[in-house]
Order: sequence, then structure tokens, then C-alpha cells
Amino acid sequence: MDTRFNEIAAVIGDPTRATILWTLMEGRAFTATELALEAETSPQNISMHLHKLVQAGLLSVESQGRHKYYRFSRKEIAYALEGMTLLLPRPDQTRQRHDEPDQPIRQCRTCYDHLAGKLGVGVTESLLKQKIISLKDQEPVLTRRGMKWFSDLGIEPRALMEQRRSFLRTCLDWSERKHHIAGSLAAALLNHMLAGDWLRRTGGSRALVVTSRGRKEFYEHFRITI
Amino acid sequence: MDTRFNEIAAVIGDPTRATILWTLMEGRAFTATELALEAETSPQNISMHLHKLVQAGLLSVESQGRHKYYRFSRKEIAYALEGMTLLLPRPDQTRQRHDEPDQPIRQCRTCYDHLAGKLGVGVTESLLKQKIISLKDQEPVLTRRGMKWFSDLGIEPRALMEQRRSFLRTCLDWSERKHHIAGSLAAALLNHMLAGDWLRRTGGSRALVVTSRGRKEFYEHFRITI
DNA sequence: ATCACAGTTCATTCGAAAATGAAGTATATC
DNA sequence: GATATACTTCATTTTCGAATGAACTGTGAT
Repeated sequence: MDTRFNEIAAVIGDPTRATILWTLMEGRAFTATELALEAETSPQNISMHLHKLVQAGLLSVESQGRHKYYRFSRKEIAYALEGMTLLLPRPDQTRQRHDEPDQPIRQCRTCYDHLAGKLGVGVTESLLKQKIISLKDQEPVLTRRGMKWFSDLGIEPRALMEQRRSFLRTCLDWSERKHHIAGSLAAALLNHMLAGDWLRRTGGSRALVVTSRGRKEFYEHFRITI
Repeated sequence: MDTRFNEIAAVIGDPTRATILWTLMEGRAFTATELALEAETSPQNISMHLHKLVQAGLLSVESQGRHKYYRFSRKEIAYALEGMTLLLPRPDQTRQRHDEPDQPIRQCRTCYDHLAGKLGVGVTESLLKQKIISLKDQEPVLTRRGMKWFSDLGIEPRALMEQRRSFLRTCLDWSERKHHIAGSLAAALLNHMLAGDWLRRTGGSRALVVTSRGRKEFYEHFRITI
């Protein structure tokens, strides 16, 4: 195990490869040239690095015409890389940074079956602010007002509550280090967004794109600018 | 973020440093010399690497006399490194290896407040086998027989169920890639083991040591050999 | 058929950082 | 005090693998 850990550490340890991996966190597949541009290096060099990453089982390739598309070989890769952000020096939690007040939300993806990333955290914060959900002993609960809100949206909380699976809980977001909501209610909300074409899944990955309709809806419902 | 990720990747990318980190996964603190022995390198060299790891915020040092004890600066470091095992090539799940049939259980640690690692997974499997818990739609539930079993042990499941926090759920073990039980029932079970001196915590870390009494009890209750 | 583009291969160069050697500080033991 | 041990510092060497240059394969467009 020791040596295998060393191998994998060596593979991600190179700055060029780390950049490749971080770029692929966006969720979609990239061509070799795109990645070379992103990592600011030559085609030969990127080719060598991509070869190593594929060899190591981190990436998979798909040829389309004269292009080769690289992406994570399985979704666990993205989770592990996100988890590595825990290794970053812990930011000082006491003072909040307000340098970039209205930064548009970039990171947008799913976490199993619910909305994660900056957008997931943003939606959760808005739900709290609007008192659609509230915190009781750190655990999220649906308020009376929230019952109506979801019902108006076409989601029946009562039906979900009767299911075996957990109804509403929080899930720690690796990259944001904040919580977002999970559970059947959160899954239903994501489904609503996908069904209503606020968001679209991109090529089998965990990444989502916000449609122009979505932009409008996210602002109207959550005052979130994307 | 990109560059910060590169930095952290570079830090763990060196084989000597990766070995240090993997060694520290055992949970206890190590002296510089112990780590040098483990990594098979010179004292000067280990000193240099340890310095870099401390600089990067991954390790903390404590001087005791002429020794210096190194350990993870915070427990998230261990979680992130465990998470990295997801990056290892997925083992072929179809055929099980039976090379080492009665390997004693080495990895033994806590995951937040419940038992994790090989021992945690072993206990969970035994509970299932003994029908103390069973799976309904992938979710663990306490059986009637289990009610009595826990009650005989001095743990009252009914009292725990009334608590707000989740009573019994599964938690994926990074390193074992199997599930172990979590929730208030699992926490109560770990408390029982600590109180009964089956296990002892070692110096503030997540690692646990099995006492000789524990060895006996684990065999009697779970048919687990350590 | 010809040219441009996307990507790879291989031999070679180059550089950052890992390892080493020698010497120094601090603590413990006799 | 004298000596051994634990660890560090710094200047120097060494090494490994990343990057480069040149040449090659395969696809697509004209």
C-alpha cells in the first residue's frame, strides 16, 4: 500500500499534471490542445503528461476524429481531488473576506443527487435567509413557510417525509467548506431545476450548466447572480 | 486556487514525504529518527522534508527533551489522505483475494465518533451476520434480536432513537472501501468499548490500540481475531 | 494530391530539488 | 566535565524527470 500511495502522490505531484486535474474539475472533457493552453505548455509535453495520467488510471481518453478528449476515468477521482483541498492551510475563519462581493457563481455540480458547489451553498444560504428552512441544533428543518414554498413549486414535502431515506440533512461541501442541503428534499429540488431547464447536465459528468432561464429563476427565487 | 492546489500537490508528490505521511496515518506521533528509519533515508534529509511539511501546514511538531514528535496538524489531513486512496486503480471486485486469510486487523481508528477502519468494517459485518442489524433498501436497521443484544450490553436503543441525531446509518470507509455503521448507536457502541477498556485512545490522535481484554471481547462478541 | 491541424514518439538537454558531507546546537547520560 | 544522542544548517553534488527539438502518424479540408 505504501508504494502504491507513493506512486499516486508522484503522479499528481507535478505542477503541470496538477493543473490538468484541476482544469478537469470543471466536469467536461477537454482536448489535449485545450489542456496545453490551460497549462501553458507545449503539445508534446502535455501529451507526455496525459499519457502518464491515463496510465495511472486517473483519466480516460476518447477519440473523436482527430481530437482526443480527456476526462476523469470515474467520478471518485473528482471527489478525491476535492477532498485534497482539506490539505490547504485552513483560512482564518474569524474575519470574512468581502473583496469580491458579487462574484458570479462558477462552481456548479451535483453531489450524488443534490446540488453542490458554490451554487448549492448559495441556494442553501438563501433558503435559510428566507426562513424556508431553519437550523435546530445544527440540523436543518423545514419551516411551515417552507412547506408552502415547496408545495407552490410542485414538490410535496409530506410525501417525501414518508420515504425511508433521510428527508433533509446537511452535507459538507469540500471545496466551499460550507454546508449545503442534502436528502430527499434537496434531491427533489434539483430534479425540479433540471426538469424546468434551469440547469442541464453536461456529458455524463457531475458538472452542470446554468441556462439563461436558470439565471433568471435563480435570481428570482434566491437572489443569486450567476 | 489553482496555484495553491499545485503547491499542495508538489508537497505530497515526493516519495519520501509521501512515505512520511503514510506512516503518520497510523495515528500516533513519530520522532524524526523513526520517520527516517521508516523512509530509509538520512537524518538530514528527513529533517529537510519534515520542515517542508510543517511549512505547508500538514504537520505539527512538539519538542520533548531532545526528541521532536511529528504528527498531523489537524485530523482533516488524515481524512484527505485517506480520500486519496480513491485515486488508486480500482481493484477488480469480481474475484476476491484470499492470500492472507486471517490477517490480524491493523487499521483501527475512529471516524468522528464511531469505530472505523478494518475493525469498524469487521464489527459491522459481524453485526449483520448475527442479525443484530439487517439491511432494508441498503439502509441498516436494528432487528428485534439486536434490540436485546444492545440492551444486554447496557446500551438502550430506545433512548438513542429519541435523540434528534441520526440513530443508525452507514459510513463509507475510505481505506477499506466498505461500509461501517455510524450514528448514535455506533457512537454508543464505541463508548462502550472505550469504557470497558477494549480499546484505548492514543495521544489525542484518531488511532486506537486494542487491549488484551479487547482482543478477548472482540473474539467473543464478533469472532474477530486481532 | 496537397496542405493544415491534432496529437504522438524519441533522443537530448536542462534544471529544480533531493540527497550527501561536514559541521554546529541542544539535550541527556555517565 | 566528557561523551553520546537527536536533530539542524548549509554548501555541494547528484539525480530524475520535465521540457524541448525534430521527425512521424493520422484525420480533415481544399
